[in-house]
Amino acid sequence: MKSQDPAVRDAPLAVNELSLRLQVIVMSGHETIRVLEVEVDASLPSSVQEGKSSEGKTEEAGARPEAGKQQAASVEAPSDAVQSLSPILPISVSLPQPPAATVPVTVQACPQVLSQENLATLMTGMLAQTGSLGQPLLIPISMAGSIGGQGGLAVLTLPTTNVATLSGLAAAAATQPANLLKLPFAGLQAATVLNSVQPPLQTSTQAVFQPPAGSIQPVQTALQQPCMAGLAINPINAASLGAQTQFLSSLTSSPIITNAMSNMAGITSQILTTTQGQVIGTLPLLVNPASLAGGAATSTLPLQGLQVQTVTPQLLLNTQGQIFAAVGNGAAAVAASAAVLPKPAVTPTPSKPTTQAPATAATQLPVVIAPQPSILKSTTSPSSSLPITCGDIAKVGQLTHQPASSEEGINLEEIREFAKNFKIRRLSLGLTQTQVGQALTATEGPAYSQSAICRFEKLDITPKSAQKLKPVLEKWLAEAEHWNQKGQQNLMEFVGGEPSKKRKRRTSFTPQAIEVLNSYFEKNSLPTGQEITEIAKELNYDREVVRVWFCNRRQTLKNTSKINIFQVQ
Amino acid sequence: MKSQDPAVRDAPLAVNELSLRLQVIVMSGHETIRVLEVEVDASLPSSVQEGKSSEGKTEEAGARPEAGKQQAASVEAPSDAVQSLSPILPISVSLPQPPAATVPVTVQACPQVLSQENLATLMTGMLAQTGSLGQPLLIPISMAGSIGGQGGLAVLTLPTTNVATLSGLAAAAATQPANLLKLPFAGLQAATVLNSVQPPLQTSTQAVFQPPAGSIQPVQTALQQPCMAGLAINPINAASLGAQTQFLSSLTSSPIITNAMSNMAGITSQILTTTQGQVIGTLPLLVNPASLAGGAATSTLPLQGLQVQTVTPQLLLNTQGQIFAAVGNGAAAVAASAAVLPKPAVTPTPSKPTTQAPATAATQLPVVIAPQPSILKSTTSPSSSLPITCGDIAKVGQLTHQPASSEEGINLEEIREFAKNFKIRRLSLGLTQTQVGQALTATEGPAYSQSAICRFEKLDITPKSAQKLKPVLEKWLAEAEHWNQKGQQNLMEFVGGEPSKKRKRRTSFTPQAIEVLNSYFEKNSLPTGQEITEIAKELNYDREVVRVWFCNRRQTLKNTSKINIFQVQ
DNA sequence: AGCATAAATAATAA
DNA sequence: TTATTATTTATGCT
Repeated sequence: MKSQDPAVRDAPLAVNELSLRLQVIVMSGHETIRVLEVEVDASLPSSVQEGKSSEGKTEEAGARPEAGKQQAASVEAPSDAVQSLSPILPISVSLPQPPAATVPVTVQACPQVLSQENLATLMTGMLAQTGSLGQPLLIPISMAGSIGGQGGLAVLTLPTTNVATLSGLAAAAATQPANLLKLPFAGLQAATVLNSVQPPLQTSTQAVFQPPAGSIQPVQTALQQPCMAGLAINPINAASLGAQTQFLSSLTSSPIITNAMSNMAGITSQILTTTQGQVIGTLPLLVNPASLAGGAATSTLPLQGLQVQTVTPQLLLNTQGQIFAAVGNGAAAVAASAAVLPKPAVTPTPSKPTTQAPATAATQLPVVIAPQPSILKSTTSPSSSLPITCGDIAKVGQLTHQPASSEEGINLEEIREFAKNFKIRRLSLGLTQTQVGQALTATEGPAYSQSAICRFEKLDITPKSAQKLKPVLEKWLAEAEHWNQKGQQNLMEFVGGEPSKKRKRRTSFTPQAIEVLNSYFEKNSLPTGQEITEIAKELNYDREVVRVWFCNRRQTLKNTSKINIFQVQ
Repeated sequence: MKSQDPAVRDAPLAVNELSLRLQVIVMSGHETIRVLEVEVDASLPSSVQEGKSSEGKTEEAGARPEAGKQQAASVEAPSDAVQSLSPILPISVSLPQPPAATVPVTVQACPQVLSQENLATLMTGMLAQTGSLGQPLLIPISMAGSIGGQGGLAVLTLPTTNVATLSGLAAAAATQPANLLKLPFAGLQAATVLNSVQPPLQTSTQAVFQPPAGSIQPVQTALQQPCMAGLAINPINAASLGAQTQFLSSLTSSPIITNAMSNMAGITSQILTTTQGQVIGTLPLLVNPASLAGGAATSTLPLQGLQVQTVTPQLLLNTQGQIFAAVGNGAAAVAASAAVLPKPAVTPTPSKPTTQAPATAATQLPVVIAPQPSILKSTTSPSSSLPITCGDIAKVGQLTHQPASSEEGINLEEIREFAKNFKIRRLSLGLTQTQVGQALTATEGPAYSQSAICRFEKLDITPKSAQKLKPVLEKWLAEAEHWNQKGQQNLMEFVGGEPSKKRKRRTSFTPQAIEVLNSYFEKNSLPTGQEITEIAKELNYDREVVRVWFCNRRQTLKNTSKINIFQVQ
């Protein structure tokens, strides 16, 4: 990692690129919800188009809240070197409207210098949300933005949080007319030299949501308005420090997002242009408010946030470099809202490239911006980051976990940062979770599957587990980066590893074996050690494996029997 | 407990009551989402009003599935004594429209006589569902209703799962005047004698859901219509027998349930009458097909069947006796199935006595009616119940297990009854599972968490566990009731308990501690008592815990080493 | 993204 | 000390 920075910094950047095309991927959990492509013009507002949207799956009811976990989405964008880009670009993010809920959106600008092969994308927040009957779900949208100077990458993450929490925000937002998120990015001059270590210029632009004319307010004046209050980002050679500046601002949007969307015309998107023509602009998500059945749709809904990531020019060049926006939203909430949409307004504007999807708009809900702990460190090492977080926790402060980081002796904050960093670094190396998982499985033994990596990055694991995983990942990643310096080839060789250890690989019994085991079980659910040994021999499985099988089988029987036994008819 | 029954039975019942006010509590998980108050008129359709709604909490994203747990919701409605009520009342329930999803609703009429201090409500089904962005969530709504004669209490349970889903409902409900589910109850004659032992009459009605003509249809004609088709309930002295007839039919509704509802007229319901006056009619649920965002709503939705159970009057009288309607559905399964239905044909036909399987006609899904052990005994004592269960298992037969009652010397039937009774009594005391759990944790030690209570009530535990839990709960409950008699204050005081005991809570070692322990283990796997004490002190863990750790560690080593010894790999 | 269940491991019982 | 159980984790699939 270390070496990367310098390189990047030194890399000459082409400035004054005019247009950049960004692909914004909005994710919900692991699903890609939508891909937008944004054309950005350095000086002009860009238009946003929706690329494609893939639907999320719906899930289950468990309704079991279980608090406290965060999810991060990971992206696997292969990267290619990006050459020069304009340093700072104005970006506008339009907020889609959540139909039924407000989605917290976090916008983060990550000033990261990506290595040549990089294209990094980040995901940040997640949130689950729930709505209650009585009220429309409010999914607060929060934006946290950090922007870095130099060939930084701007990442806009729109993590959503719990709806509940946010509700307050939403409400507030609703009231406010000018809802909008203005991103500070706008106004950044291309002039800013990429390489220079000079501090980044900052200009703030506005990302405004305009409410649709109709129902609710009004106006596209937003564009007019310069900035929200103030997200000004001063990019500074964060790269050198490995620090990032974060900026957060939360805004509230007017309630009806939908409307806003429909009035797409009014929406401005900000663009980033890179030499490579990479721009990431956030677009508003389109959510269709679901029309309620039978009723006048009175409900308002949520909406979602996008994440826009600005990548440093270098990054932009990457063939692979994709920018993602991750939108976290509670599935349910989102879905709910989506379902409803009555009339989608699509606001696509000019789009260029590939896919696009229409925009659907209309939402009533509040847009909340939640502050986020978004510091991206370039290095894993602690400290060094300059979290010039402009944390402001918007209305819904709850979301943020600024929580004290440690719990049970585990530095959660540290883990969070590492997880975030890990992803960035992994992506920088152009490695997929699968590759990492396979390599680690080889060197560290099972328990490092792709799933595990995914879960770690999303922090969809317990702190304890994360704590255990962290050093392993850290070490491995450092090695991988080391080899990478010696060339891609070396990296790839490194990735194709060795032995394994640790947790025993989960055994997969053949159907036949299970049949045999079951027949033995029926005869005797508690075989003696001798019997176990024989059975193991017969089936050619490890004795311990067979022993455990019986243990688990007994357990399962007990668990299931409970059900059958009581279930009366 | 014992004494209650008789008392109840003998209790004079007021018949022909004209109005009944029901409190409907919709829960999602453990949260009360909304409380509706329904006014019922014996002869006329009742109107439903929304009482109050409490919002659910939102939760978190944990997203950790953790398979296999079920949730039960409990309601904490304080109760008041309800005196006489008309035996059978028409009840109309309005279904809120789920905006984006269909919500399974279970409506149950419980003819229960509540003790003075009671007002019980129950929760039954649960289901979880999730919606994805692209698609609207489909939450099947099912209704099960049981109605009882005498001063019964009608309990409408709307188990909902995710709150998100419900939002729609609420909204819908609020807005729509007409939509509603009219329960078949209408038309029941008060005339039916409650107490009589005469065999139940049966009539079958049809519950048909008509799909709305248009995509959305309209109308509030629903109200106009008196009743759905026809659930006639003939209460009969089922009580004496303790038998219930269940009827299930599933219907599919057109996509827009709302509409469907509006076209209530067309819907037919089937009715079953029993001597005992048990009738179970299934109703079609109204589901709103969520309109897909941006699209014409093409989807149809699922629907659900209702179950109506009629309870005999006597039962109703039990102070403790509560009638439950449980809607069993595999959460997922139900939901899924529901989602599918194109156009349901309902084919109910008349059924005769006891068991019947309702006709569910066209459903693709399984509407499952879970058989229930619905005999409520007033006493905890075993036997005496006459489960004239008319179990018919609709499509989804899997659910029912009609298990023999005893196993391993454990009287399952007894436990089932107790579990049911426990819930009723708990609710009568106005206590939540959480309160009970906390109180027990205090007095009995861990192992009596809210979850444990929930599982016990749901009998989602092994018979063995239930057997162990039963006496504890029984004793505790008796005490609680004792204190309650002396006033709520006393009860609440009682609930705020003492010490704890029981199984030691599983220790969770920190990674650091494990590291230390392992290092000691490597040096000496069999430390002396002195050493153990020192290690325990150093790590600040209980000495016993450390000792056990070494025991287990040695064991583990042995087990694993055996493997190597015997097997390959 | 969930589920079914293999594996790991704390607590107990014998 | 050994055998089991009770819980918790998390893997392998789909």
